[in-house]
Amino acid sequence: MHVDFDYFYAQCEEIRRPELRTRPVCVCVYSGRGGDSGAVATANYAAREYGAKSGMPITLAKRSLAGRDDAEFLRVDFGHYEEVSAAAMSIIRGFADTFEYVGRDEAYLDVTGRTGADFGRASHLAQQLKNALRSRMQLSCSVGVSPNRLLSKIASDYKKPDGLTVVRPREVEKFLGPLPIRDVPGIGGRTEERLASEGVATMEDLRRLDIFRLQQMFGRKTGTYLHNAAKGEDETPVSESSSRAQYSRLSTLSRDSTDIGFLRPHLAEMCRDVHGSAVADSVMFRSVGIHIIQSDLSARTRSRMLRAPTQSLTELERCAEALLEEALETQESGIRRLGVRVADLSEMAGQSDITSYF
DNA sequence: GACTAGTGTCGAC
DNA sequence: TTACGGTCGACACTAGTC
Repeated sequence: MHVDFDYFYAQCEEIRRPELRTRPVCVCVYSGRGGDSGAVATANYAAREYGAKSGMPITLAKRSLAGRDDAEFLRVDFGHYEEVSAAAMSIIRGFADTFEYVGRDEAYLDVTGRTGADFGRASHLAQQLKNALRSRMQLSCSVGVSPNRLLSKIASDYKKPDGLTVVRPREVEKFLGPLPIRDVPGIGGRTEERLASEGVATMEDLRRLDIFRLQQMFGRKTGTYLHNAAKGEDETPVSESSSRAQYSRLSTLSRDSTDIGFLRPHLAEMCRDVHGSAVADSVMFRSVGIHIIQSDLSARTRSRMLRAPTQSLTELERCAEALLEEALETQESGIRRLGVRVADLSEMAGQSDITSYF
């Protein structure tokens, strides 16, 4: 089973301010460059009717909603959404044999045991879960029930908002066939384009494409994944989430620049931030990287492995700065956004969680 | 050929 | 007419080493 909260951030705002329910709402990430520079994180359905959607520049969303003087453009409040999410997740957890947290607004549940693999009972359980979230938190969600993770994910997205879609094993081919390939998680704009050049638009088309051709086009793993997805096959089990593999910070600069004097303090601040997160989780890192988004929004990255895992802020700063200086030697356009990342994580000796031994 | 490191791309939310 | 966030994961590709 896959549970997905509808237009989550905007719904959180509606819950705490019910008068917003009938009005277009866009929850925005402002870049700090002043004015309306930034992007929409989530829009409610009233706003979507006018074309506003997540990922869209705020200025463009405002233009789409120019005709609605009751439209609200709110700044994201991640702390609040985190609280709502935690409360909702603790309710959902009670409905699962195994619960897997995916992000603030979605989760997978294995309910095979408690339903005896009966889809009628699973469907009933999903409805109970929806009712519980609705009555206890006024939260609406969409749920997909199917034989595996992939199909459940596609199914939860099939009918939104407030949807419940059940795909029984014998219905898989009929359900999947007519769907556009874009509905498959992992297929974005680029992959869609490349498959279109092979005459593939729907899942049924994808099913007809040879696995060797897919592997030739996308590599071994991705090719195999697409081949299986077309048949609705996925054997990945639902499992309690594993720990993170990286920590990163990325921020938009107040102006584009290639001046190390201007960039250095920003880099240092992000290093301190990333370092703080790693320390809080008692992990050491061995890989340090920087991320540069240029004026034209294209990206560059530089990374380096340290000699040994560390938790030293000085070492992190020194390495990040060296990477930045290196990158600047060949940097032709201005830098718009700058980021720092640490990866190749290991737990601090003696502080690891006992569960990690199993 | 197996492995590691580094870079870049794509995608989800 | 243009416009544009932040965090994370997966993996392809290439080069170097053994």
